[in-house]
Amino acid sequence: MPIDALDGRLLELFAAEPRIGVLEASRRLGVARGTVQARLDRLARQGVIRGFGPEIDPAALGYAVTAFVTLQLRQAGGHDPVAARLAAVPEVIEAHTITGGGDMLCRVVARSNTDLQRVIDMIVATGGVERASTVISLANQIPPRTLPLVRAAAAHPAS
Amino acid sequence: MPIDALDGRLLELFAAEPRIGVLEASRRLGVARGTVQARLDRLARQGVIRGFGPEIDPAALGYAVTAFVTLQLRQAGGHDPVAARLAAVPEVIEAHTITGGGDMLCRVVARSNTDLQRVIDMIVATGGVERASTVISLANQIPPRTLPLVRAAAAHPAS
DNA sequence: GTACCGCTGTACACATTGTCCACCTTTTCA
DNA sequence: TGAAAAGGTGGACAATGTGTACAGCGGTAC
Repeated sequence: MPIDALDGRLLELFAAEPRIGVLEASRRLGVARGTVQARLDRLARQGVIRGFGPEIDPAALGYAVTAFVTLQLRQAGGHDPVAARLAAVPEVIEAHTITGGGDMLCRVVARSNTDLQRVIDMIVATGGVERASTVISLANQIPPRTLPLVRAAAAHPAS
Repeated sequence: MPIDALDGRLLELFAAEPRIGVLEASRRLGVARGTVQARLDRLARQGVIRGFGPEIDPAALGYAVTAFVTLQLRQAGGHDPVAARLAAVPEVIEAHTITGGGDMLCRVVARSNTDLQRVIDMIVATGGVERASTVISLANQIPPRTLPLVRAAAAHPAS
């Protein structure tokens, strides 16, 4: 059983107002400061909280275009070496190996549609990549979110 | 011109060690504390830093399976109402409208492959969704990252 | 040349952190 | 049934960091 209701409230509170600090959080939640500290430590130890790093918006950095690229790989060599080479392209924000027709799915960003062409060309030029098929994100209807999941996990005691 | 070299170092430092605080950051970077504070304020104002919320790992919450679902929608009604209904499903972590054969691309998580079936069923049952085609992530070869982008943006003065 | 902007270095009062402690309640287990 | 273990409470302490303000200084734009 990963998390309970108090963990859920704690995560929700810190997601809403990350700057508040342990003491203020304990006041808002109506528990002792030590409890909040212990919970945070545990959540971090369990890996539920991966960290408190700044969330950076690529769009604000000038990378306004997001696209998803499905790759077909040459069979020989496997996935890992290709992933390692893709990692050298800064615009490749994320990559998964996948089931289905494709072999890998990458999330990429670019400054513009013409810049996206450049990025895709770099990806296709990567050793081991056979071909790439791209879909462009027109709008981010649901921005990345994990809170609903936290609520579900907190409500739902065990699986 | 979004960010300069000092901004880049600042973001990199906070990404590596989010807990250090403004004073320690100013020591490490060899600049005045006020400068670090001013930079952070500006980056937040510009939207480059979206926030310092805790990064939550769905896998640690018991949601071990990640999948990408491409949706075909019924033409009538448009995307937004569908997105609003999808938002009610906690396991839908992200959604984009896209170019190409599909209409929307969703990132979803589930507790297991059988649980994924349940989630997909919920998505397909959503009003306006015609059909769904799913690919499962087998491995996350490149975890979500923005640092290389920050370096690129900092190095590369303007576009 | 002047005004503006950003960075520096410093100062102060205040709040928060990390860390300990003793005590209590609930759960676990022999 | 009884004892140990785990987790929460409320309090204390020193050390540190925060918010905020200030004057000075060097570039740059006009």
